[in-house]
Amino acid sequence: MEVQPLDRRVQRTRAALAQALLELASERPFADLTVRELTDRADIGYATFFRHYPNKEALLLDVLSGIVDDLTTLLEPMADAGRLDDAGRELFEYVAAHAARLRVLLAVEHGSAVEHALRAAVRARVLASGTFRPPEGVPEDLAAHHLSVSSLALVTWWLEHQMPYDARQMGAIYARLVVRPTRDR
Amino acid sequence: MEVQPLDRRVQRTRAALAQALLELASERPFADLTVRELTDRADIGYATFFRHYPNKEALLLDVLSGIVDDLTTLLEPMADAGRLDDAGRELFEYVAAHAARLRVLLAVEHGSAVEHALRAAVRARVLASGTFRPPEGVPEDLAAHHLSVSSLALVTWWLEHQMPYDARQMGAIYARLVVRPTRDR
Amino acid sequence: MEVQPLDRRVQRTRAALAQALLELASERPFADLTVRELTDRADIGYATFFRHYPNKEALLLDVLSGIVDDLTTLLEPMADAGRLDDAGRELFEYVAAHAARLRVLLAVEHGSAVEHALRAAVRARVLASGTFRPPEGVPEDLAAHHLSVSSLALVTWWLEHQMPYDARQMGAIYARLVVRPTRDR
Amino acid sequence: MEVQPLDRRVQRTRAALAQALLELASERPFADLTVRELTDRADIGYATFFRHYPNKEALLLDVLSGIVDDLTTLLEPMADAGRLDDAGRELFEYVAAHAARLRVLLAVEHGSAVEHALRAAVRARVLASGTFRPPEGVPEDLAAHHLSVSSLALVTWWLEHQMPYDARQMGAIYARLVVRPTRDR
DNA sequence: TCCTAAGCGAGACGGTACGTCTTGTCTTCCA
DNA sequence: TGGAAGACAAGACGTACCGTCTCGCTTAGGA
Repeated sequence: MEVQPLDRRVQRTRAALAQALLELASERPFADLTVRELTDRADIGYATFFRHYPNKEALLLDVLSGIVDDLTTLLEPMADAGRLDDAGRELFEYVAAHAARLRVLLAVEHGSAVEHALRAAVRARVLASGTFRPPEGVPEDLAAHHLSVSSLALVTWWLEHQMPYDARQMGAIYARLVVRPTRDR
Repeated sequence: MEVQPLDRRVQRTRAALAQALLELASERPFADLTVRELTDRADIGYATFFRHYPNKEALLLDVLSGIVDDLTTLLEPMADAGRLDDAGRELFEYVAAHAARLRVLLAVEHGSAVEHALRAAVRARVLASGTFRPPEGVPEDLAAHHLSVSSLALVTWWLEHQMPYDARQMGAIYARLVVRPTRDR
Repeated sequence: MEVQPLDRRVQRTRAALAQALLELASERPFADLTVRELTDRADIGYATFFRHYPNKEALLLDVLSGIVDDLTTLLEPMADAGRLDDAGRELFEYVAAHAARLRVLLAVEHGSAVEHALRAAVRARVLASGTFRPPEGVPEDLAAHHLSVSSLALVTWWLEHQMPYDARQMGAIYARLVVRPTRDR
Repeated sequence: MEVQPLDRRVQRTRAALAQALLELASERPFADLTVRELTDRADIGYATFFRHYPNKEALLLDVLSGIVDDLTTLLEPMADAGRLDDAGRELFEYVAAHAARLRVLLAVEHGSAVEHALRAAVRARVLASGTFRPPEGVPEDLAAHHLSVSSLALVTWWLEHQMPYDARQMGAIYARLVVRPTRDR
């Protein structure tokens, strides 16, 4: 809960680390990166890294946090009524706009902290929306789980295949494969 | 492709390692385990491990291989016609019968080698079945990806929540959420 | 060679550091102390330390300097004629009077900067006195070295053994073991 | 108390470390050396160092141990009867024969672990000899301390001044300055 | 029944990353 | 304007784990 603006140096240091992470993770699997590589690329001292993050996973989650917020916001309406195709299109437009960063983050060994955090956030948001009504006989919790996992799976597939369809098409597919089946009617 | 029967000692060693893996992975995340722990638990020499597997992931995949074959066989008919509820029920009955082992394997940090291998196998099988017909406008490859990811997600959810519904119910939910939407009609 | 009276704050800062050094060095070997500990104990800023001393050895030598002067003055007459026992007694009386501080300083891992500085000072003084006449066949430089080392060794032994004899007795022993053998007759 | 002959590899590794220590310590103060330098010079792995010694001081003491034994053996007769000049000459002949190694070891910041270990060993040996009789009024423990410190001081002085006198002369000086004064008559 | 090759336990080793610690510099902020 | 606060670079430390490598022992399983 850092409220007061951090020392400008601190911000610069963290920004450099975030940038280094994105660069390196787009070259090699995140799990392979070493703290030394990150600090060398960011041009900061090795020990300085640990003054900001306890380990590289913490850095990753920090870099992620903004994205997670955006994605959960975009996924929430999926639980809601009407305009499903529009909501789906908007989701994939957002993904396309942040493709570089998302590619890195979702490629982080499909699963692990990132996917887990994302899924939990999406699920919590969907369940909290109050408007999510899964079909008869399908438990709400299970439907939310399915929704979050499948949504990410589609996004990941799209990114990994160089976005072969446009956002509107993906929105329609998404509505058909994922969203509608989790809805009452 | 081991054809000639391996030395009995070799089999004993590998069995001990498999057992140690299952025990330890049910206590702590697989990623945290060390080769030393595995060999200590299996009561074999440290270096001996590397005479059998290049690393612990290889051991995991070996232990997995039977399961993977079974699961892909069970998931194949999902791409096929009729009796969807039956096929779904059979899938969850198999899962229930191998719950202990599957819990360990799927808990391996959702993703990683295991999930990747499983997904790839399922997808390959589904696509090779020749009977898989996704709905109009949904690419076959994407549908297969969605099918494999979602299937595993449901199985995982069920296991992690202590199987609160029976196999028949899960089969029905599965058919409704996952299988039917990926089919033409 | 600080001539003009230093800023009062500067003196306060240095006094606090000197005090912190004496306290900490009496608890743990000097070599183990860190600058951070000294500044914390002295309740001054970490960086402030380096505005006064380039490193902790410099602080030590500063704290020592008065003692070194006193000791060299007291040891000088050892090179001189008559009243050896008196001179010895006076040496040990001085040591007893400043036991606490000397204990700390001489305990600094027998050797190191402190002992070296002390020995050099004593030796220079003895050689400069002009009255030092070692026995036939014993080089003056070697005799002075022996005198300084042995003197400190006796003082150190006395302090470390809780001064089991009085200053007069020690003076006599000192004269017999150390001083007389380094003299002509 | 290693009785059974250590693995040949172990001996080779330790010998390489001992050699590296002697080389490096003759170039720069021991305290400045890093473990990395030692292992690089010895051409062994960094981590391997710690399989043999907990830190570089332990290595130093190990390298020392033989010397310590020799020196204490040579110093013991100083506490004993007649032929003092011969015993003294033998001591300095030994020192001359092992000058290179001793120079390194005694130069280790005059004091520290090395000097302390040496003094303690010499003292214990002298006191245990049973033939040591200091003069009236001089406590045995103090005399032994004085003997060990002064002996090392003379040896050190000799080595540091490029051995300007021969062993016979040093033996005589030694007897006069150090040994005889610590004896009854 | 022997003997020969393989599997194995033991453990030293090189290598690499980790997270911690300390030093001394430098900047910024405050009194 | 000078001292306190503390971020920072640099780099050593000792630990952990990995995968490789010998060295003997034992134990099949074929001669």
